[in-house]
Amino acid sequence: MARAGRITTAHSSFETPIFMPVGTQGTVKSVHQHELKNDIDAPVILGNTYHLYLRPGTDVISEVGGLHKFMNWNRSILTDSGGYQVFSLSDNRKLTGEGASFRSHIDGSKHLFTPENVVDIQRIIGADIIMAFDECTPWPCDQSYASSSLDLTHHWLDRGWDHFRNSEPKYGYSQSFFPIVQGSIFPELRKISAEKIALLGAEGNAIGGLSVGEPVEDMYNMIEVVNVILPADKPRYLMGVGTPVNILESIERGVDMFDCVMPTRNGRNGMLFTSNGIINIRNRKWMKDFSPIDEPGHSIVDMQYSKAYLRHLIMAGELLGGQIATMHNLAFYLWLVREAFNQIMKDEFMPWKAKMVKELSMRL
RNA sequence: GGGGAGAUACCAAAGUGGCCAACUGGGGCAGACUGUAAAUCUGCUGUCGUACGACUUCGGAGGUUCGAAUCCUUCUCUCCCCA
Repeated sequence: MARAGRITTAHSSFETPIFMPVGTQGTVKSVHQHELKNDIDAPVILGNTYHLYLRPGTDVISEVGGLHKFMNWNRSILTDSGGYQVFSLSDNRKLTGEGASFRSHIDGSKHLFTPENVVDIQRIIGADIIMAFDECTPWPCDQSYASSSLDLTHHWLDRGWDHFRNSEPKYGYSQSFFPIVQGSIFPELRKISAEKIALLGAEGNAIGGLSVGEPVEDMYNMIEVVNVILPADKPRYLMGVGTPVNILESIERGVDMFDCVMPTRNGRNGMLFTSNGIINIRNRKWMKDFSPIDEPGHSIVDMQYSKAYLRHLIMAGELLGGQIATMHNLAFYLWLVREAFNQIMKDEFMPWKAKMVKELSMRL
């Protein structure tokens, strides 16, 4: 069931449901922190442990006093643990009881991530929310693989959780630790995982291993299975999701936090999400459409530039094109979750959502 | 006036007797993208057809050959060098 809430960290306080732009390498690609704050008004963004550990490295981030200072971002940061890279860079890694040994995609050098040192790295980064080190299970996978993968993730979770509680923040403000439910698309496994995680009493809980290629219905089913178990008084974070429709469907099922590369990456590739539907701005039909990118518009770019101009920029490979598209998409995503909050507060979420889902999936 | 090089699809450019409806790049058209190795990747791009395929193409005209973008004749045009 859809809920509205509030999360407060050392760096910001914000209402949920919330969408968190992905800023893997200490930047939300193509937008300034200034725009992220003043135009898009994102209260929290992501960083990535794997990428920041490899480059610029923990010595740099440690010396400057954390990622907030390094990138000049004084709102919240959540760091992914590198569990997703265990999945997406799987050709370069090996999983052991100890952790994940892997080769850098940058220079081939060998490294080992353990549930403990991944917490340490996130302490150094200074993330407001630290994610547990997990294996993001690939899809498809059979139940026996999913089961042993889950055992590994749980084993890592126990160690990471212990280490988190026995270590101190480096910069004088508190950090939270979110465990991650896995179990692929098997309800029994998801249940086991959610029950284990509910018992930890963490400040928030995440659902991982979804939107990796499985049918959306499976994803929604898993969310339902898990959310009856995860504590109702703690935020629930669905990792890596998703399309605007995915987000509304998940909010309906009791999810509070989201992140996804879609608004940024797809935006750079010419895909715009609007309240009227999805636009591929590269399509010829926009060539002479001089109407605003999106009316009424949730970002300053929406009313200031036309579809035809944005199409021209993207077609010409101009950097400003990716920038405008990203700003539009992020502002739209943030508007969407803000509006979801408003509708929940008015107790009108369900009819609003039904109407939105219809429009959001249109191809314009 | 003399000498030389060349004309290939939207553009550039390979191909110099059959494996050519024609390499490759660009451009164009469309698609993909879900805790970012992505401002990336994929497909199509003569006509008709879903496809097997059929048909018309390599400056124009004619010829040689079983077979020509490729060889010959001729015409037109372009570029370079010397005067």
